[in-house]
Amino acid sequence: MLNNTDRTKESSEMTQKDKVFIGALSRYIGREVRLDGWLYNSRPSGKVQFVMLRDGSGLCQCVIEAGNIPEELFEEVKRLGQESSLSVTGTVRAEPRSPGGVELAVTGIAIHCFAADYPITPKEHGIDFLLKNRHLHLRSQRPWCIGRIRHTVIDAIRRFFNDNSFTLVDTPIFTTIAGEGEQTLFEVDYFGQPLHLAQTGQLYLESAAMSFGRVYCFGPTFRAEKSKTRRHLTEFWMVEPEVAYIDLPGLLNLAEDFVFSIIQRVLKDNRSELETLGADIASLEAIQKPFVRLTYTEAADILTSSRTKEFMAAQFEGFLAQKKAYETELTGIEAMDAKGGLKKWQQDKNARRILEIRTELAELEVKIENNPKHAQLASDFRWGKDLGGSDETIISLMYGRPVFVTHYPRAAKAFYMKTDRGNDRVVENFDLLAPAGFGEIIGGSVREDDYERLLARIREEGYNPESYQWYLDLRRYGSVPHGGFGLGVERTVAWLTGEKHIRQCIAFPRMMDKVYL
RNA sequence: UCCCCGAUAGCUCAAUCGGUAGAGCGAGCGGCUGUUAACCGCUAGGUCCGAGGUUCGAGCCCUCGUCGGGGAGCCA
Repeated sequence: MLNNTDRTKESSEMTQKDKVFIGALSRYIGREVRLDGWLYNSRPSGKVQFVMLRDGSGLCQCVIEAGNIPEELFEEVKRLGQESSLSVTGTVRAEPRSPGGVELAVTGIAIHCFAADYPITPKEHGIDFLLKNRHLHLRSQRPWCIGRIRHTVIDAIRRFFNDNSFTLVDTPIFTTIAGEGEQTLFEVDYFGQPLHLAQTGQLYLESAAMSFGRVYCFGPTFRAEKSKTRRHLTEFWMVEPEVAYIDLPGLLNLAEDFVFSIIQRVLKDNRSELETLGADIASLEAIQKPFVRLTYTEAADILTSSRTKEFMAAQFEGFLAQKKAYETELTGIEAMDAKGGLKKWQQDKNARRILEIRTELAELEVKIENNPKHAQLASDFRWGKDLGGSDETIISLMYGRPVFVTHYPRAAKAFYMKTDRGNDRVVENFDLLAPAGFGEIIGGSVREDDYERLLARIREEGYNPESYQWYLDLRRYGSVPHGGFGLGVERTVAWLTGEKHIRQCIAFPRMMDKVYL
């Protein structure tokens, strides 16, 4: 074992080699480089060791042959635990047998920290365990891929607005007025004054839009909703553009261009991450403008139509067929196991597959159980109700593209939305439903710009007009048609990555009844 | 708030009818010069979530509790 002085000496020699990030390695074939990283996995094989090194930009297979480094060090590396930190030097070479097509022929190694008993192994783990170890779990492949895609999404968001003459305005987190319903506010004691955490920057943003014309805010949003579902967090990130002099069709076009630009950027920058995650790349590529545009009334008609009834029935049959297929496979595997004579690796493979099938079957059971309920909810749908989660899922599954739903009943929506002047039962709003049941990723509207109407709506909701004085002012001094929308970052990332649960789409999730780290 | 499911080795899970607690991974030791969640051999590792009850006997049955997962309602 090297003592610390030796290690320091060796490290300083190593720092003279050019440090390269794994993500850029293919440009250094034939060159001698240094990688700094962590041991992801290792496969010692007699006189050759294959060490998977992770450096934050990617994974690289490092091949260590006995004789190329001191024997003592070679033996030491064999005993390195997962997530030990080390620097390696060597020559980059193309190698088809290596995952990624490139590998490092190692000539030198410096060990920085021996890690032992790393809790997250390269096998399956339960979600509770992983979230308890979220500080380490972030190093694993799946969270890493999702984190990279989230980064691209956020960059694409900023790029889109900055390139389209929007001005960034940071709205406050401590707020004095509600935007989305006062029962879901987190209250904080602000030196004795009760304030609450922002549910939206919108009201402030409307003020700023009258100064800059086109503005956006981007930050965390807090909602104390009692929602324990895979689509909900109590703290999530939302980007909200707000535009002066715009109507509903203009907003839809803006949202469409915006979402489309995000998809294109992720497809361009994160193809390998999408592949690793098993995301539905073909479906993302197939998305073209224009998206589907439905009014709420049309959506309601669709839900209660025979077409939906048939759709749900066909879906039900599909689930049953799928279930049967899984059960047949399961029986087959069990018969194979019972017959005996299998190699150990075959038994392992079967055991893994059985686990997979059981998980799938459990999910199918839930779907089979829910399908008739959802079908019933849809066929019982009455004009005036808000669209439920299952209704949104049905609509989005019936089209392969994102779907806009516009003109919701006024009574089901927030006070600030503009009443349709041609039909005062509805407002000029819209939701954007992501395909494949990933739900609502955007909610937006044209804002009520008439002072008297807005005041009446505030009173109708039972809010105190005093608190909304400054907001009402915007309708007294140069009111114009304006509007905007909010896009939920985690829901968008969940959709693009195919991740079923939104809690995997943020580094440190805050859920209704559980905060881990 | 309501409904369903679960808790067994560090992790993921088995355990037939209520009858001696099991496997894989991980850990340790040994083997292997091209591995792909490598493979092969050996070793160690258990308060079966907690409390009570039924029984000759409980991981398994009953009651209560704790924690976790999924779903409903509500929402981005």
